[in-house]
Amino acid sequence: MTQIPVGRRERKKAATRQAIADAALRLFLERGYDQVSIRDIADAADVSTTTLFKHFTGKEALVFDQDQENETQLIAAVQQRAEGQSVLDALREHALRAHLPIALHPRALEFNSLVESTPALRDYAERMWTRHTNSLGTAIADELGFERDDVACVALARFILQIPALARGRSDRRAATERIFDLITYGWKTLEASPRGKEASEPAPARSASANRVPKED
Amino acid sequence: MTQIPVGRRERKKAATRQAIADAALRLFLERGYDQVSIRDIADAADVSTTTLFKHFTGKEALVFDQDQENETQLIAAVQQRAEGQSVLDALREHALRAHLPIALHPRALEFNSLVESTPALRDYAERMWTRHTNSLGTAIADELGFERDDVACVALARFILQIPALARGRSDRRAATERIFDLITYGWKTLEASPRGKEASEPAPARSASANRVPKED
DNA sequence: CTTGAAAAGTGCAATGAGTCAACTTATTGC
DNA sequence: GCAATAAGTTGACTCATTGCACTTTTCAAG
Repeated sequence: MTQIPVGRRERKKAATRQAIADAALRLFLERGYDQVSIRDIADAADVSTTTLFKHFTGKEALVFDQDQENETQLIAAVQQRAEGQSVLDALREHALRAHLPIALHPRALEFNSLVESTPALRDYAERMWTRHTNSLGTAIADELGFERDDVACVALARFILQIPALARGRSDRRAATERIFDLITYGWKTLEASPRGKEASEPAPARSASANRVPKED
Repeated sequence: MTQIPVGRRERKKAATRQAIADAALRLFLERGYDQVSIRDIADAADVSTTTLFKHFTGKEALVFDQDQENETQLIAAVQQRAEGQSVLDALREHALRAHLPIALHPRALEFNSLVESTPALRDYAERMWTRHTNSLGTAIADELGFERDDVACVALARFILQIPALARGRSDRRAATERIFDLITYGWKTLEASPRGKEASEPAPARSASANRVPKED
């Protein structure tokens, strides 16, 4: 997770950064994103606005702190996948394991509704994911021996990174995620031919083909 | 194109709107997006900044005038497709017919480089497309008898709307577009099995390659 | 323990986007 | 012709974000 801050300097820096982020999140949840100004946050964290902007690139970035982690985890999921597991299945597993459970944490629920109810944050969250398109794309290409900038690999990466945005707001995120992965894996043609898979609360009924799926753990 | 302005009032309104858009584009191309302020544009169009904001929602919107057209054309391509043509093929054809040729127009070339070299405009253009996700998704669902909010239909719509962004900056946009459509239509599994782009040094790792590629007309 | 250079932080002013409220002017429908 | 209405204006305002000059803190080398 968060790295060990070695010197006092770095510790203090991390502390103020955290103080700012905490104050921001607290105020946003209390009053709503648009009803909180940068100055409010800076005051609450007892720093100047200039300092605030030395730690965060903009107002939206205050909400999404750990951006880099997601990318590294994603790449790792591709590169360090189990023997014989396809890249796509690895990513599917990663999505199901890493993102969905977190979204059920009570702390994350109010956070989610904040993001969903604020257009600026929705957009930012989306860009956060799509920003990783190229790195994920080349990671996939490298892994499979495609050209590094093969359009298909980049497109695949992009599609996968759209899943959070697409699953957001669905009643059953897991089913939605699975269904979209199926679409990506087997194509629209296959999916169109198979019976309607509603994203009900039940486990998906008849799915098209079934790959070497890894059994879910609890 | 632009509809018939009926009264004198509406004609004048359209005229000022056009004057603003023209001034904006001209200045942006001359000096670059960030080097032009709203005030500059308003002055050049001989209106006040408040008037400008009554016509356009923001600075980026000055560049992309005809937003609504794209959506209606897209929906129309789905609904009024030729007998027996699949929805996906109709969209493929629409993409190849409508967007690619335009992008070669000399007037559109400098416009494109403006957009590509300005992050704010790149982002805006992307959101412009993805904003149509739901309407295209439900149009597809309606057309095929799926549930209106079926995740797969929405995802399909979203993926297709990503194509402009993905093809942008490619040397051969047409080929890129076709390849991405193939990915969406037949799925990653099929595409992975068929060597299409140049392959690199390594052969693909252990992966059952039962390629059953569907023939496609060139 | 001193010192001096980075780093971290501050204060303040400026810019630029976007909004608001009160007002003027032109167009339209009757 | 006249009143309702929409377009446009003016100027002040908020807010995010940046730049600059300045002070404080930390660190490491002597």
